[in-house]
Amino acid sequence: MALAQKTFGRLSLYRHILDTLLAEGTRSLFSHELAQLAGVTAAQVRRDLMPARITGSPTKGYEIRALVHAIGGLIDARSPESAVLVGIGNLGRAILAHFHGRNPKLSIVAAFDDDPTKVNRILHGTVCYPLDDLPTTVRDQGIRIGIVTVPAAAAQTVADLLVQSGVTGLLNFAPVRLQLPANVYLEEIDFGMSLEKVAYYTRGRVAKGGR
Amino acid sequence: MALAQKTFGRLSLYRHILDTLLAEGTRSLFSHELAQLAGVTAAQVRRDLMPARITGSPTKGYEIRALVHAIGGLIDARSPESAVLVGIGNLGRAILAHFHGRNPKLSIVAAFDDDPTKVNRILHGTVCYPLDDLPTTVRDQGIRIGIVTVPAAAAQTVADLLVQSGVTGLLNFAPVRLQLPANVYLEEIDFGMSLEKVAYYTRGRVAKGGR
DNA sequence: GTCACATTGTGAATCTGCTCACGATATGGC
DNA sequence: GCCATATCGTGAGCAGATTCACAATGTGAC
Repeated sequence: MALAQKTFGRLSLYRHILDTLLAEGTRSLFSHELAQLAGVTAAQVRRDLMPARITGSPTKGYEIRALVHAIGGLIDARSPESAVLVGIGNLGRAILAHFHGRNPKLSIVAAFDDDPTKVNRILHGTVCYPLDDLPTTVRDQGIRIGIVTVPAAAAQTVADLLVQSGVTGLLNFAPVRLQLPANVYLEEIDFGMSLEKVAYYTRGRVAKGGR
Repeated sequence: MALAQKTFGRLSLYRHILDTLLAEGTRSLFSHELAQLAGVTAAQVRRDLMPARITGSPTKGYEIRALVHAIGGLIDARSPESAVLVGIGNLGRAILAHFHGRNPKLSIVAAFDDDPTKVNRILHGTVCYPLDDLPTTVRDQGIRIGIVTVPAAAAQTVADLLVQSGVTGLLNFAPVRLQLPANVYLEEIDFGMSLEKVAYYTRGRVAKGGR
């Protein structure tokens, strides 16, 4: 029933690529073209699209508009969803800016910080509140998604607060492994690990003429 | 010979957790304890540690200091490595702050931007230069790792510039799929996709009493 | 010194996801 | 209208990663 995480990630990527192509005026493409743009194989693309139950033509490929719509049907919510962000530092601001006005189905509706100088204003279209207001805001608006961009030391406390307030999905940027109840979905992004990975797999590669 | 990407990611995570434990004064632990903290199974931990050729005791578990050292031997470079960052926006600044003084073996040594008001100063210990200086700096210092935090529209151009200057590993934060020669290692972090993923897997979860 | 015990290290089985390869199919050329 | 062609949709096979399960091991209790 539910999509595998890897499949989901690729579908989201395909849609993003297809949106860009649509904006450029392209109307249709073949599986191998999308594959090339996404960095996967053509067979992978076709397999990923199976649950979308969309069908392409051997001579024209897939109609992009239909494809985007079908992918949306698989991965989007029926009704718009809201998220909150906690931690209005550089990273928090970058994320607010990034998402502002980007996706009407999924938006950040409030930001929180315990620093009084950072709150009670609007940043990139998002209202900023003191941290104390978090529980009531989240509860009253029935918000289910939280984004954690506070320093490592505060992350577990903030995550607990979010979960107690009713959040069941978290996106954590703090470099700590959060311990959460099993009913909460957790996605972690760790810059440090990513950079170490790049460093590791970069070693031994040859610049220029390598293949 | 080379570690699988998934194994690498977990080893990096284990080390981070173990570093934290060491700082708290813990000296040894069992595979199931590390597993719990990392969110994986005990068998997974033991299997991941096989290439480290470290051996634990049935009664004491693993000696943490030795473990950290052994993992370092697997994933760290022999000599210190340097990276450069391009795009001094909120995200770029957040990343500079994040890495400043964190890892002596892997540091960001220069940042670039094409906005003249952002350069010729030091930010979180990193010197900021105009974009025009990038090729010579990267070439002269033999830098192999680049971090891209520019807007989507500029990302491909910046990536090409980095690769031409000799970089063979990229960490890309811009929401575009970069097209690069096969000899360049590419790691992409896409906030939009991550948030969509959280939203998707959060749906249908029940707050509170769930298990 | 011996026993009981909990944990380690790892071969084997399992599971998940990816690729292969091929019959089915839609279209343009003649 | 029919043929040649390139791509689609998907069952089957394959590869890589995870879990299982158990013999080997080291230590503390007595």
